[in-house]
Amino acid sequence: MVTIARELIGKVLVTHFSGSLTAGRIVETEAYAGITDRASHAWNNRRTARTEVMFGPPGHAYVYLCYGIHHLFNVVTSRAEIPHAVLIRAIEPVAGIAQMVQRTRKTAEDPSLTRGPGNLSVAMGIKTLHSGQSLLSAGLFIAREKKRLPAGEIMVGPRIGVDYAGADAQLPYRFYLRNNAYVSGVNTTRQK
DNA sequence: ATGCCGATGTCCT
DNA sequence: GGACATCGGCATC
Repeated sequence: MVTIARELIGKVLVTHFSGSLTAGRIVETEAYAGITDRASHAWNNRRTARTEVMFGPPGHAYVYLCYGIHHLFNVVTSRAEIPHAVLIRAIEPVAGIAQMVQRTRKTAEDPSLTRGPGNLSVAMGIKTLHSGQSLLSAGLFIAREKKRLPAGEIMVGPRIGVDYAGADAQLPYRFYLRNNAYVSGVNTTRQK
């Protein structure tokens, strides 16, 4: 699932809800390693109505509510009973920017539009009701990007906001594009 | 540039 | 009752 987190960088996430098409290139992801990963909702084989989607087949969306406010979008990456997932943390808008601005109630486009998992879900119209939906469906899918990424552009580091996970917080499970304005977290607020 | 805070669903103790 | 895969605003250095 770590491999998949890296491979998702540069691919294009597309939503097409109620006639509104929005798309963005994935620029930041994090891998969550299921029952052995303290940072995962599925740690220690925790199964609830919410996490059950992760125990299902791959290629489906796992969307959950964080802090009661933010809808965070994940891709289930392994076969049934293996609850691995990849959190999509940031995208770079490709299509439907006017729609994204409208959904986020901003007045103009700026990098905060799709920077961070909570923000990108608002911009893309992704909600918890999409949890369990196949990523092969017409309204929600991930497309291959035509052009290859230049070598050396993908950076690796520890995940954001998982300090409580002990040693697992140090795992190099976060991937992001170098010098991309839409990447969230520390070291990214500068760079203009 | 850094830090605190509030909003608040779901799950755990 | 508390913790949590967040964010933006406001206060303070």
